[in-house]
Amino acid sequence: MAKRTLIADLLQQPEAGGDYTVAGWVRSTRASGDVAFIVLNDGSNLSGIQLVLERATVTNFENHSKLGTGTALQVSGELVPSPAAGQQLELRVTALTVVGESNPDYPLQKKRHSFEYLRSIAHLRPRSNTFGAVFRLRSRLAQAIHQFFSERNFLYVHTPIITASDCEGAGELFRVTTLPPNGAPRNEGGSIDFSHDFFGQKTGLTVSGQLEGELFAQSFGNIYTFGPTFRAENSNTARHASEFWMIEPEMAFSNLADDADLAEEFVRYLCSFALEQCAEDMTFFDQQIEKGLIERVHSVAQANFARMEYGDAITHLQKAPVSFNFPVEWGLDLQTEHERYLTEQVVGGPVFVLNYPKDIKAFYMRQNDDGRTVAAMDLLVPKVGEIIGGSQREERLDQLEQRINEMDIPKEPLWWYLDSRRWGSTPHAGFGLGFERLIMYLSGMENIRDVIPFPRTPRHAEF
RNA sequence: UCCCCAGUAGCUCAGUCGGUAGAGCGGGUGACUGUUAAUCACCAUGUCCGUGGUUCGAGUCCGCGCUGGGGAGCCA
Repeated sequence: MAKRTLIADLLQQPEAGGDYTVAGWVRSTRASGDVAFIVLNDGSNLSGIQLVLERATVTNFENHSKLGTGTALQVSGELVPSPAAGQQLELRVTALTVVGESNPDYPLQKKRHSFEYLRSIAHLRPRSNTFGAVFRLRSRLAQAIHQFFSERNFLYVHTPIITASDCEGAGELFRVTTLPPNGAPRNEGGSIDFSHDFFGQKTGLTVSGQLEGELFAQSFGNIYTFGPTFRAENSNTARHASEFWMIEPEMAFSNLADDADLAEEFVRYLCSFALEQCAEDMTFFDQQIEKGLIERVHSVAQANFARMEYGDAITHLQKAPVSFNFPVEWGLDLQTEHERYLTEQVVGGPVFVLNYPKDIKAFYMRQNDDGRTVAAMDLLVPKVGEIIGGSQREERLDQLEQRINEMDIPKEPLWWYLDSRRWGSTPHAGFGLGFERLIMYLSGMENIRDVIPFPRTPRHAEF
């Protein structure tokens, strides 16, 4: 097909003039006497471009002035200044080809639809304004994440998706098996004998790449993972999906303070990136999705993140002149309502809460000298609460084994993880960030199902 | 998994006291010399989520089920 110019690039032209070919899908058609206007969008930007069809210069004007929403078109014409308000430039069409027809059954009309309805047509919703903006932002952010770590010489490691370890206990595993649903080989006790399974053992989809990431940090220093993660939890909320993407950096020769420094730099970098590189889409979110979004993201990009000990956070909450639904007491985990109070009311901006009681945190977190806390951190931000969770890892073999025993975790499957503490063990730290939650935070979108192209949630794996 | 709410035209919704369905948008036809998810006129559109019940009569009341949404837990 003829070489086409992306509409986003076309509108970057410093001045009108010149002939161009563009191709995309019709968003709306407005006909008026001898002139018709078509808004054409090719996904490269939010606004698309206005095509002008004049009866005198376009063949088959009668039909072309009635093209329905969703029609795929390729058009050629001259880039001219627009005499009307609403756009600087427009394309005066000289040739038009209908590449793919549409019809009135097209489920996306030129009107506002509910997100629930659009979710039911996830194969078509990227052609809408909101989802076009969301998925452009998602793509740019993914690249920005790689850029951030690449600029700092972090090694990008692909940790396995199929795993035999459920060490973190981060959630229910999706089973991976080739055994027949009925008639799987059994042990004497009646349980399934996984030694006959494809991998010769019980396997599932990964719930985190962290443990493998730690191994690579012990070779390359600074590393990160960025890939899909799976949890078979029956969570029915706007913040959970069964399949989501996670970013997990890990740094050798580093402690909890270094970890928080990296997390702060990372979040501020991504906020600035979105504002600068996705300006048109961010303006759309600010106007249509969440009023004040740009100001909120801007303030985070500028802020120095506060740091607060868990114990101090508890004191703040106990002194709070509001009543919470959940109890506040040293030793209990913070609920969303507590997290939001801390970041929104106490601090008025992003805050790290540091050094949590060891009994509410994972086995691999480094035990502090006080004997009752571990070097864990959560980054809390206004509106959503926790956005990042991380820790300094326990690098001392004795303490790690002791904790594994205390928590009644099977040690044998972790032999390789423990080996990393046997030879050349180093203090190291890292964190995890859910990619979808980042997109929600930067776009103002409130449902995780609306920031991932084809969401997988309990009872849903369509498309 | 628990609690709450909802399901009516293609979409967004209204529907009073239980009396047999109605707006906008979208669609069709036409008008209009530059529109901005145009405007104006006319036209068409229904398994009222399913199922059982109460009733002379159910979109409306009740039971059960299904689906969706919100909140919580778990967490990222």
